Amino acid sequence: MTKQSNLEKIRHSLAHLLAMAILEKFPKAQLGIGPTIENGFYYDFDKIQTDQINLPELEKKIKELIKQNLKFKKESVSPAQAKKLFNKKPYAQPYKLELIKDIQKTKKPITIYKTGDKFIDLCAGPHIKSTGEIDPESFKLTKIAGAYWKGSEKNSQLLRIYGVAFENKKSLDEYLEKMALAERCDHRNIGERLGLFMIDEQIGKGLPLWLPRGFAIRKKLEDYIFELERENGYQHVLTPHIAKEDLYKKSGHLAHYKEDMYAPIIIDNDRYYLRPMNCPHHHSIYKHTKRSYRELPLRIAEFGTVYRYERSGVLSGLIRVRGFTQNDAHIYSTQENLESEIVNVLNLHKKVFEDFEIKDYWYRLSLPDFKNKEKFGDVKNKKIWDQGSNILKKALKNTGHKFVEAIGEASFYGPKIDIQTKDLYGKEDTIATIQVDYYSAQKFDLSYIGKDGKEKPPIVIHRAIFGSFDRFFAFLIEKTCGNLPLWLAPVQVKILAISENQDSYAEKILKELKTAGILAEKATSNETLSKRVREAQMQKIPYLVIIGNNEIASNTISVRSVKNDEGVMTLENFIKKIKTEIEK
RNA sequence: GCCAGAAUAGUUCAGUGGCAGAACGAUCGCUUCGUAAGCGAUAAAUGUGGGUUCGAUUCCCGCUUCUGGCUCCA
Repeated sequence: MTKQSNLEKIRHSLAHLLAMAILEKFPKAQLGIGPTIENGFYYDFDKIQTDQINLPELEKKIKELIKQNLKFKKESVSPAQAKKLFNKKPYAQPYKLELIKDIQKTKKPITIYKTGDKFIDLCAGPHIKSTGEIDPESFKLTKIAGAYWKGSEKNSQLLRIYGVAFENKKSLDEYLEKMALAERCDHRNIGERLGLFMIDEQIGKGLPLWLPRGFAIRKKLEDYIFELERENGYQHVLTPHIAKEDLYKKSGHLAHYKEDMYAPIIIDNDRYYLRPMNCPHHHSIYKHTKRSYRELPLRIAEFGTVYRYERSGVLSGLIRVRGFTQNDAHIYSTQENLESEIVNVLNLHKKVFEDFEIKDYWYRLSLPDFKNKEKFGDVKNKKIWDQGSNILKKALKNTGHKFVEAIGEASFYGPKIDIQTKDLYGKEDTIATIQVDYYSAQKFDLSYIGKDGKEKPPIVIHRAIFGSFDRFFAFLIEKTCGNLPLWLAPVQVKILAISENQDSYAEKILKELKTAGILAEKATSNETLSKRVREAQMQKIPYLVIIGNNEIASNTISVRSVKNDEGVMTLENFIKKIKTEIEK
């Protein structure tokens, strides 16, 4: 372990105390690992009775341990000593023994930590000096979950107990408060409150239905990106959502991706699959005619709806679904143009994120892990992968983007640049992706005629700026907590007449706003003005237009935005104001 | 898929082994109001299939769906 902050030491020490508390209650418990994580810590256990775990009770126990001011003592031990320590009959610690073996392989020294005189854990540390340094009110055990030993599904599943911990009670309370507030901006809650989308059990899990207001927003996203792509030389296409089995044999999806695909529809002896990706359809379009180097780079784009049979436990709102629409495109490029094309794509991403005022994102270079035979097993030509990885790396460097490398995160057909962000609760997610693919040309027999008159394989760039409309939409809703910028708002203006007496004037204003291309609605005057203002505010409608006798007399309107009272103005000026804001 | 928790009206929640309750929303009526909740009435629910029981929304089991993790992933 490298240098750690004091808070990390506290968190790690709390993990040890959690294990200690568990062992007191369940002497037969077997310990896995207990590291620190963002905001806290966890510890994995085996051989304990889940139904007997009571988190508040455990918390109490840990607080008692803290108050005993137990010392943390580090000791270096030989492998033999370590094995003996964790092989005490009758309750040996097999997981610790496995870890000792792993450490031996690395030839690193083995260290243990003693807490008080009862508890010993295999641990590199560092820790605080004694439990007295922990504020007993500064932590909270939060949840119980299952987790596979060493992160592999093939291993046994352990029981993981999570906790959050901070320097003091105040910071803990602030964190808990922040989480509670985050829930209010959760796209699932806002989606329900504002009537944006729904999911129906009868239709199927992970298959969202877009309601009128949600669709209004989505349509604007589509229009925005459609225009931008067209300006940047993309050609849009539309292709079917299903295809015959042979296509997916050829693409490698049935070999690598079958688990994530819906089972085939069998009809007239043919097997049709719902498509999990759009690439093969676009390759078919590429192949439709003979291509010349003059046509390249050829940029084929589609709002492509795909279906993936995601495992049931992973589905979540619009973030992880089984049917979604990608803002997809495939760029067929020559080797010479490849880097500049990737730079183009990177720049396009940058523009989009600027337009949406998205700042908290970072680039991840996702590379293959050749040890993972299942995913990258038929990769015979490592050189080609390296070539792809290097060109992505170079493009990132030359455009001055900082990035992190992630081994094993590549797609089965190539390395990629993923654009990562964090959700409300601090969880990492991909919102956009750029992939380099040297394989499809060969698999699909794609080619172009080069300057020299010879056939050559194109290199395919897969890219999705919005990732999927669904996820990007969710991300936007959460980022703005439902207060979308004016140009995206499904209802931009709500007109409130103070009483029915002003109804016809309100109607006239409504018509004129609509004619001006502004999304406006009129509220019925059956409720008090205050109530209608409140309702509109809760619906996150950017502008309210209020009309009473004063406005009629002066032929003006009274405007109120989410943030403040904009005062009285003429309709023309209001329309001008709105249009300027939308333009921006 | 696995681990843990949950499912009561359109929504958010309460409650009970013996007639299921509120708030908001909806509908209807009254009210016509100057910037975040006017008044009244009406309609509306125990996810689903089994079991235990005289009787189950409540207890038990299966399924479905949701939430949080793990693996996976746009």
